[in-house]
Amino acid sequence: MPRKRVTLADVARRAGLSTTAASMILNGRPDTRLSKEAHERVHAAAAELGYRPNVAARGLRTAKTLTIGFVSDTVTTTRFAGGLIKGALEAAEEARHVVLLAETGGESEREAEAIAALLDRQVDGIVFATVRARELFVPALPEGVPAVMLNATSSRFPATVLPDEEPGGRAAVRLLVDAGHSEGIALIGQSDTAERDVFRSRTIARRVAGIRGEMADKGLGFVAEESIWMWEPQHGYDAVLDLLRRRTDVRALLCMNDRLAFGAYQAAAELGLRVPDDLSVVSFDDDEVAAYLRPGLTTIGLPHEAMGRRAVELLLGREPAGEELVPMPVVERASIGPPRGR
Amino acid sequence: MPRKRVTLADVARRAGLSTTAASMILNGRPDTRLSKEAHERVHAAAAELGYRPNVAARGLRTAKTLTIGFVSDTVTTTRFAGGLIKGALEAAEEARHVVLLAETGGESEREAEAIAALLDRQVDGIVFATVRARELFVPALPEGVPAVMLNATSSRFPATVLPDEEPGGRAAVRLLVDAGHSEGIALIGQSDTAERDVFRSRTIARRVAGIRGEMADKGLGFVAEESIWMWEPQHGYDAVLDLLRRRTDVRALLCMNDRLAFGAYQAAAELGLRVPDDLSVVSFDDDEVAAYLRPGLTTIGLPHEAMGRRAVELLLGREPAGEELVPMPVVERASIGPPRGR
DNA sequence: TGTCGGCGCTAAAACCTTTTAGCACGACGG
DNA sequence: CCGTCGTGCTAAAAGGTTTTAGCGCCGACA
Repeated sequence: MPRKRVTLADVARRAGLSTTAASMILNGRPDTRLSKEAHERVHAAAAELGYRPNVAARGLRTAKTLTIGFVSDTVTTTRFAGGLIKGALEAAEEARHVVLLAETGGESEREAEAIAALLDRQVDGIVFATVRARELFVPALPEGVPAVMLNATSSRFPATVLPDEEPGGRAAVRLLVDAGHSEGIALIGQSDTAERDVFRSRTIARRVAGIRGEMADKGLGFVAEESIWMWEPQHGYDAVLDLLRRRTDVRALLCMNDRLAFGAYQAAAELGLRVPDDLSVVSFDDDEVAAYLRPGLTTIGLPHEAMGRRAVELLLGREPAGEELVPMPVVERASIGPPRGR
Repeated sequence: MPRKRVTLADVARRAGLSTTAASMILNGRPDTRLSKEAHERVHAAAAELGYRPNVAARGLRTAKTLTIGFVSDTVTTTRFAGGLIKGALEAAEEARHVVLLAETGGESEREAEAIAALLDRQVDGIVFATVRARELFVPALPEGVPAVMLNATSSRFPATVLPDEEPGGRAAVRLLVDAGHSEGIALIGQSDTAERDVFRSRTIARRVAGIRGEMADKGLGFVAEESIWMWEPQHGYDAVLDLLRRRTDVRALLCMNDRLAFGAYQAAAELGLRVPDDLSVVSFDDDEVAAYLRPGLTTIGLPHEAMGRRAVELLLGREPAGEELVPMPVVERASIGPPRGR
């Protein structure tokens, strides 16, 4: 490796031209009238010396750093944020951008710190992501710095990328109906009567609306609705175990997420019920565990990677901002079967 | 938000001093002999204007950007990298640094691209991480740019952070022995006879050495060793199901990772065996699923977060480089019990 | 009497790039 | 012969910071 980084001046010197000329040629400015051979000499010199422009110096002049900031509340819990980040990273890479990562842990003080740190580095834009879709209060940014919300919303920034939950909810119901279920379907994790007027999140509300809408369209109703606050396996286990002991007419479970479904599997096993023979299960997220379960869990996936990608495309593109809904994929595995007596 | 960013010149002007003076005062240079009141005026002006130094411009002069690069092969598979990144992020934040993330997917071409992109942004150092600990071929970096390997090794860079696998392996064995197991212990995922001379990774080799060392010290041997290539639930399930059908004297499973243990749980359930009454299980990683299983899986954790943190501390500190081993925590849950007949 | 160092500060260079303004020169139209 | 235009290129400024070199004055010291 060279001792010193080679600079534009080095290239220009070697080509026998001014740095201005070298700059213009390397940046392919259209209106210039430098000679053919000047072009050749500069390109040759740059190649021979292995010249790479200093992005920091360029940024100083142009106020563009080819760098975007990604601030999320949590990067680690589950691998949710991982998918968002991966998609963002890929889209950024394609646009020859690079991403600065910052984590806030949900604390607004750290968030302010993080934003300032990013701004100090002259980022070209910022995407704000949350792991559980929610309204985020984001301080104003200096003008000229665009922002897009990822799996979150903000009154300040209209550009938003969210999963398209309503059709997702409908799809889940349809999977059960198409398999022949019409009675004995229980909803796990959400109960309108128990949670009336409680705010979970905008996206969850839409998911529920989709589910109820599709049930209504088919003229169906749930045989039971279990309200669960924390959507973790333990609570899914408790609630489903209780439910299945109380009622013997439950044939299918519509779980609000995969971790609840995970607990439901455990409860079913406890009672000697087989999935999907005795009990069909469908849920949401396409979490890592969904593939590990046996039989594999059929689920409506959260399209994290696509969302992350879309967010930076929106940030970098000059499209008018708005709410963008990314379709949720149906991931069919083996947890749904035809209804059977028990 | 202000229309234009306030610059050092603005502060100096308002304080009635030169930018030089303002710079010296704000940076707290020790040898300077500017007056007390000059200090006050400058600090007051900076505070009133909300001045923040332009890190890019400063970096141009000082060749320090308070930015470090984090290049990993995969950011998303499992949430492994997530822990590494989180630790790194926290340590960086404490040192007022910020991290530039790049992903290579393991392809050396993308890696070279990523490194160049980071270097173009004048990062102060780079940490190279892999998800599965392995030797990484890293191209030379320009001098003055330090690097540390995280969960990976490189012949070029001696600074390395790895989990301390040998004691980890010993601890796993000790957990079983302390619970009273001496016979009927099976090793799942690794078989020396089947995999002689096969290279998995440096860390896995040490884990195995620890396991065998401790077994030998206690005068014990495995009742069976199942070689498994892909450490995924499906394969754990297949191997353990087969094993438990073949032999009825297996009382404890030492699994090479939590996903294999997950499969083992499923196999045990299939055969009507209860964990830990009929079968004790211990494994490695403290993966997310370990807490979801019932009973909770006792496991030797991979200290990802501490490793990530240590890596940037090493990168930023001026300590002499070497191999640093981070202790693996014993995470006791409920999957180990006293041996019992079957 | 000459020199030296301390004082409190500043002008200018340096970092690397892009952008603006313009130079010298020849050709060409009127 | 004068003005204009096109050609191929460069000097210099700009962007925001840090660093180096030094200025003008005064008191102390040899």
